[in-house]
Amino acid sequence: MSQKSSTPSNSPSTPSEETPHRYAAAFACTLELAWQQRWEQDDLYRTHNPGDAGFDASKPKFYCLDMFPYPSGAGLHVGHPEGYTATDILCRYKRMQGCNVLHPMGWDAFGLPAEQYAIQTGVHPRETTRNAIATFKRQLQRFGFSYDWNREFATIEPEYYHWTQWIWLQCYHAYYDASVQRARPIAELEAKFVSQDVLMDVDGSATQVRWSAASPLQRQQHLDRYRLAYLGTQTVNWCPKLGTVLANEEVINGRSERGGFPVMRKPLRQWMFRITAYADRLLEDLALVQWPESTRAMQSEWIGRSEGAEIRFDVLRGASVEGDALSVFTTRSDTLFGATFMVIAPEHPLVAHMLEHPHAETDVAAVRLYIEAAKNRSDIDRQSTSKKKTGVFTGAYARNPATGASIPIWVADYVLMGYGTGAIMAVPAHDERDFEFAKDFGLAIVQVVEIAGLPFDGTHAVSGEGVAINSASALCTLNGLTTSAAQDAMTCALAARKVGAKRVQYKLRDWLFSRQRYWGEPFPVVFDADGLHHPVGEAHLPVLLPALADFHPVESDQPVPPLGKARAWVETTAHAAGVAGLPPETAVRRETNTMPNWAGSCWYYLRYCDPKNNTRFVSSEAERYWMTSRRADGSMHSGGVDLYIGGAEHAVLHLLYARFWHKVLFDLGHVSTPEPFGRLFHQGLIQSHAYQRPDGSLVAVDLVCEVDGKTVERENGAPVTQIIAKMSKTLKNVVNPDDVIADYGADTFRLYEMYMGPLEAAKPWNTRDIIGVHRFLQRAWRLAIDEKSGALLVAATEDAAMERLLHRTIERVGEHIERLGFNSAIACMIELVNAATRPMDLADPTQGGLTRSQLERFTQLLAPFAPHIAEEIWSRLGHATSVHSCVWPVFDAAMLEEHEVEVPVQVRGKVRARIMVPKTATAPETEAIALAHPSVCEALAGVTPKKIIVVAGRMVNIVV
RNA sequence: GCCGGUGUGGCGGAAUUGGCAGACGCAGCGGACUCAAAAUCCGCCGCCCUCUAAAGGCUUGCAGGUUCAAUUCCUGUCACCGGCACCA
Repeated sequence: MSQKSSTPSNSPSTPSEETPHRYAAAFACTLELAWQQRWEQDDLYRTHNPGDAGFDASKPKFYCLDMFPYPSGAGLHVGHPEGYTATDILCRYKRMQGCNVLHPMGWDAFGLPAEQYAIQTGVHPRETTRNAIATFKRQLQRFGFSYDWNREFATIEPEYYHWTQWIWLQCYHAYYDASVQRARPIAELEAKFVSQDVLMDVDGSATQVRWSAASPLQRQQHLDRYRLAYLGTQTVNWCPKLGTVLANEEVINGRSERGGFPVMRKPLRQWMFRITAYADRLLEDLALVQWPESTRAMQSEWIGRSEGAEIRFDVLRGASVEGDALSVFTTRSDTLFGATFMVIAPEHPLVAHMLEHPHAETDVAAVRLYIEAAKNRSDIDRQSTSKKKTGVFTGAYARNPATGASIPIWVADYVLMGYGTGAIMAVPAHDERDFEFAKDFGLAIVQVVEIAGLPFDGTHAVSGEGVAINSASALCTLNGLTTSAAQDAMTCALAARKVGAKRVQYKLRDWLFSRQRYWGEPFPVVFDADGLHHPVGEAHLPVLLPALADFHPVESDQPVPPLGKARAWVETTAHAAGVAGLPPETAVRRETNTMPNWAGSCWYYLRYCDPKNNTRFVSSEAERYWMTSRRADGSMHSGGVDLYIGGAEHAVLHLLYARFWHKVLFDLGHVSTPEPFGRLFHQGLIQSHAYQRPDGSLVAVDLVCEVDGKTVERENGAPVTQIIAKMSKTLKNVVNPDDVIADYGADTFRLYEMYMGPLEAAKPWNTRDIIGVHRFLQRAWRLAIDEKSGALLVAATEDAAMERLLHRTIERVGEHIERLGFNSAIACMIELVNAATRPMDLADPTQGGLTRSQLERFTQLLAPFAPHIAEEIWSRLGHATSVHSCVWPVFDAAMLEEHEVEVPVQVRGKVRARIMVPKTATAPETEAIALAHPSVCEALAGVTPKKIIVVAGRMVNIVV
């Protein structure tokens, strides 16, 4: 929406007959387009790789990456250019500082949104995606960003997803060796099984079946328990409306992140990633990277490491022990003596077992009713239910290994199957949830911890660390021990009897990687008649996504992948599919699931290093050059992209997935750094205005008008207040970048977004304010060019004060760019231009405010921010080569030295005088000058100062 | 509830290590130019008291503390934004 018409009072000046050379919108747009064309012709922003002609190995490298966009039909919004302008300024600056800069751009184009849009419009996603990319590219290029477009690619291109599939195969062929904490080829594990002739489990326990006697299916299923990319049966999030399963991360409050459709829990056989194997390293290595604290905290919470113990409770039938023990995870093993009952999740296998084999007290009907109700209640209901807890007694009892007491086992949905073992020991005295449950159902409550300052009075649970009480039995005695000592004692005692052990638990779960959708990367894997999976050989990649006229997902209770419709593609032979190890004519079926949207963005930053390589996903030489860097002291750090800028909405998903893939590639020797992104920065959300009624509801901007200086609803005159809100179609407050560029030019747009405030802060778009930076560019232009004649304005003589200010500006602008303080950098340049403009006598067009040399250096400062106008001025100064190939101007520190400095003098904390003292004045000299000042004498009124603090060259504070 | 972050004029914001709070921009006010308007240029512009001015007082969400000196450090507290949320 263009807001120009609504604010006519501050529209920019336009060229008139008198001033045909004025820098205004049309003028700016014309020169911007001309320079963009020229830069493209000259291939100005091409980045050379090691080994290329033109590569200069003596320069330091700087890899600066934007989160590549997901092109949508709606085109760019004002949030995109915010981060992109920031990186562009930094990259231009770094080039001028003499760095080899890698600054690429591409397209994240597979996935649900494009497919949903295609379904809505009935146009094939290949078409809608191609159009969206074309629109995005046109819009991005209009900003004059210095991307090396030679490196552009889209994740949907076979040349790209070839290697996405290849990386998936690396995971398929690898397992995590916990003993060395890294991934290794699964062939090594298989060889071990063969040589030992046994099926060995993760924890070292061997099963009865010998490898040589196991069926192929058994062998495969066993190996699948180790593969990093494996086929596993999991209870997954099935979204009937989207016709696909979703990762846990893509489900928010029981609804799909995309579209907000209900999601059901359903067991399915799916491709998974064993990301949980990397939980500890993903957590620990957060210490290596320079990332926002909030993002590290979010990742750490998502991984959710928690140390505790696993404790096994015997399930009793009458007086005897029955079946497998009921295992629980607890972080408070020291409270075992206070465990007066147990709770298991409705989905816990023990529930089904007890329904088949009821205990004497089991009310089968009641339990069945409860678990049915829990199953049918969607996750939304389950989470939105008020705090009131529900549950039923199973009729079974377990033996508390500490007290020996029989304690009842209840089933309740406040215990989640997805965390820990799906069962808990309930310690009502010291856990709020258990307490609530015990109160409601009349269960025993026993205090076993005494917490200083928190007496237990039976009205609520007391949680925290303290000293154990009421905790003594034949198993162990904890009384008097502090919480941590008691936990150690308890876990030792339990371990000695083999009924418990220390254990670490994570919230992170394995990553569900299959989607029942069309628009994604096919898996390079097929199934034979026995249901065994076989990988496609690397030489036969990519497995091309078949063209499919009808790509619609099937809305159903059972997953029906659309690729199943491509019969000729699905039903093939081992030979045709490129599967080794099977007779060539063996009939096989291709995997019809596709990879999720995240796949492409997990490694795109690596591909940019070497995007045209068709023999490797990236050459190791290019990868080593762009991804590794050293600290100032020469030591290696996490390495990776030097600066990665993008929205905080990707704090967990994309960034965690990419880190995981990167670590697998690192373990397998394909990349040389443990982390993909050394430094991460989130640009803040650009917000907009909206209006709010007294009841809190929001009103779109076009339904509001101003009456007597007050904002009211157009329809009924009811008062509304202006608030800051997200840009949204419904609020009619979305700003379209194309309109802003048409009104002011791209340079003004860039400058405005950078001048709005700190890059990381959320800030409201204010169309009214754009004029400020536009005027700055006009003044800068007028500093160099006469608006009437178009002649160059250059001062013949250099003003010493101006020269000093220029040096100071060079220093400060550089400092602010390094700190990503672009708003402050621009403010410094405005100050310089204002200072240079004021003394200028427009009546004498032959005299400018700056000398040629000063104008040149200022233009170089401006170039990263407003590349087009700077290039135009540079060209008019007579240069044949680009200002963007210049060396950043240097400042002379000696120029910044002032001979005299102004020092404030405070008496009783108030500034009473400002004195001029020589720069070199010592503290006693400064003090003497201060005390001699009449205002100071007056303020002192004859009182003798108690103390005088002098910070030489800074200030004087006289205490009385 | 827990975690992370942010509170500075009418508005967006600035302030190296604790050292002159409010740079710069918008809006507003006054002037020059103009037949007039726009644009441009010049000046003023935190709040209170005051006829005006001088002078004074107050001021970085709020209440304390440390310090010669606090937007900056510490304690408590409130508000807003973001994330997580029955995770045993």
